[in-house]
Amino acid sequence: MTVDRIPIGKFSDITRLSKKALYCYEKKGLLVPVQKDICTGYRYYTPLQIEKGIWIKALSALGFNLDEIERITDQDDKNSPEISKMVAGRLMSVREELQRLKMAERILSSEDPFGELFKMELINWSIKEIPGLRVISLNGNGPYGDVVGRLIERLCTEISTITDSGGQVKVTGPVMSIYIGEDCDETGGMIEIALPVTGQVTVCDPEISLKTLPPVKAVTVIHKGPYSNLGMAHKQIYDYINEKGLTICGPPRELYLNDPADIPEEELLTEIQYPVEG
Amino acid sequence: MTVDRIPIGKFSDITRLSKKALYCYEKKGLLVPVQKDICTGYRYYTPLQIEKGIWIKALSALGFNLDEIERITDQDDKNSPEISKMVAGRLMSVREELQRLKMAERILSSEDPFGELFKMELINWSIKEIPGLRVISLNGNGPYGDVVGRLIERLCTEISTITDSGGQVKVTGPVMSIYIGEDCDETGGMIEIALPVTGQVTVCDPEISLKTLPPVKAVTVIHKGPYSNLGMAHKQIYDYINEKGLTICGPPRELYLNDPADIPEEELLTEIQYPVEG
DNA sequence: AAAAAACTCTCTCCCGGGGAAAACTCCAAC
DNA sequence: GTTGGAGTTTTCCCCGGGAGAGAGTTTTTT
Repeated sequence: MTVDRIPIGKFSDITRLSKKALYCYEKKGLLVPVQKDICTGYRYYTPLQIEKGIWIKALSALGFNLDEIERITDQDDKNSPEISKMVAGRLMSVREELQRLKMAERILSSEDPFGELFKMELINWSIKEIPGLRVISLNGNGPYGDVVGRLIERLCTEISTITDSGGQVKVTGPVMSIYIGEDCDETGGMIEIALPVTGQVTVCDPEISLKTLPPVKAVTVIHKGPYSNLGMAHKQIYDYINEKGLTICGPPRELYLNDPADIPEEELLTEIQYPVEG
Repeated sequence: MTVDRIPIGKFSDITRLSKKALYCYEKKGLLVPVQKDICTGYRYYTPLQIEKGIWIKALSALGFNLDEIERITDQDDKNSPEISKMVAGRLMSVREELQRLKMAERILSSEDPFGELFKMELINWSIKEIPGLRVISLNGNGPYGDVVGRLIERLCTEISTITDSGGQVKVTGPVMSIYIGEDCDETGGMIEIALPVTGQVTVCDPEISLKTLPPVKAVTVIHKGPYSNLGMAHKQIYDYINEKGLTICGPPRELYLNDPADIPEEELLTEIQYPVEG
């Protein structure tokens, strides 16, 4: 008495799977209509297939991909270790997604979403592998505002004399500073300014040395705005790292991505790197 | 002193946008490298483009699509009504996503995820437009277990006599029951059994009538398992509808998707429909 | 200066469908 | 029996990239 030959539209209504999805599942062999009219190509499903359809629908609502869904529906023993592993994996991804979305919700519902977004772009923190860098560098100590500028200037004059003298020397990255002092705070401390280079470098200035910074894994964040705000940014990153249970394993670095001579303060970009264990 | 001609790899490192994404943004005109070597095709970016890259990254982390991102980054006034509308829309979608993911998390982290999933498949509730249905129907009153079976049998014999008599009559859907009594509870009540038909139907049995059920909008859920569990399912749906603030505007229906004669109790599928206003 | 390493180019296929077009088929009513 | 409307078929392009191939370039080292 029940209908035994369900065309795709009705089947789609019942299972709430779109026709498109059904075509797709057929192509993958996941849910193949029992009968397909040879001349017209019409597909016909049976009531027995409804349950599988619902399984597919439910599992994909949980975020499994079609491959996983196939493995789950094929297996009778839903407690097999393979399936448990898949469930555990899915749970992890779902939790990560939740984190991300909660963050997004917080930002979107704040007074000034874009301000919030850019004030400190912690949302897009990430852990990068940073290769070893061959640099020329120079140490200094004092209040950052004063000392950094002077050191950078010295490095620049040095590098221009080197390049002028005809060697195959090249600058390969932006100027960076490294906070090597134990006692660095917002005001000042021991600092190293470095400039990545390649080629046969011969330094003249006796205080400038050629060295290779060790490769590290680091949490990196890009900061936009005047250098005077960097202190706040460091605090936030520091707290964030601790909160995440990571361990800092080296002095933090700053990369000055654009040039304060060309660009208004508000537009300055600085990449902050905190080496962490991993 | 900073590098002014950034090849794609370095640019990708800095902005944490993948090369693939960068190719894609270029094709869409969203972020086009300032320079492209005509013979080699190599792309070069400038430090000025880093900020835009970061905007794109941040906005897409919030879930905006590339089209929206383009509109946002093009517009200087981040408080324009257009942008506020986009933010509001995004916030809504994010909240919906959050709902879904929380549900998924609850299920995946439960003892028996798949049992939980299928015991009552409320996750996949949906609101359907149900067209008007021409049916033959029959009323009855009493404990469901008894009365439904008998009524269905009567309908079936009737329909077979009609079809046997040669008319162009066809059954176009599964048997359904409609709980028309005010006082329906788990045990029994006034009930109508209906069978969708087409063609020139002439009923013999005087208690059987030919009528058209009104088209409705309904919350629908598919239940798997013995009919004796349907009562619980109804309760849950009822609560769910009230929780969502919807208003029930007609008697609930059940569609018996497969045949208890063919199939073990545990596999029976029933679609429950609650008409709601909308 | 030559060789090696690292980088980049374009191309195609994949995910899981959504949307639309053009042609065909079915079915219910007249 | 005819016919109109609803249903179905295929094909193609879209999202926002990820993965990988094969060939060409640039950079770095020796």
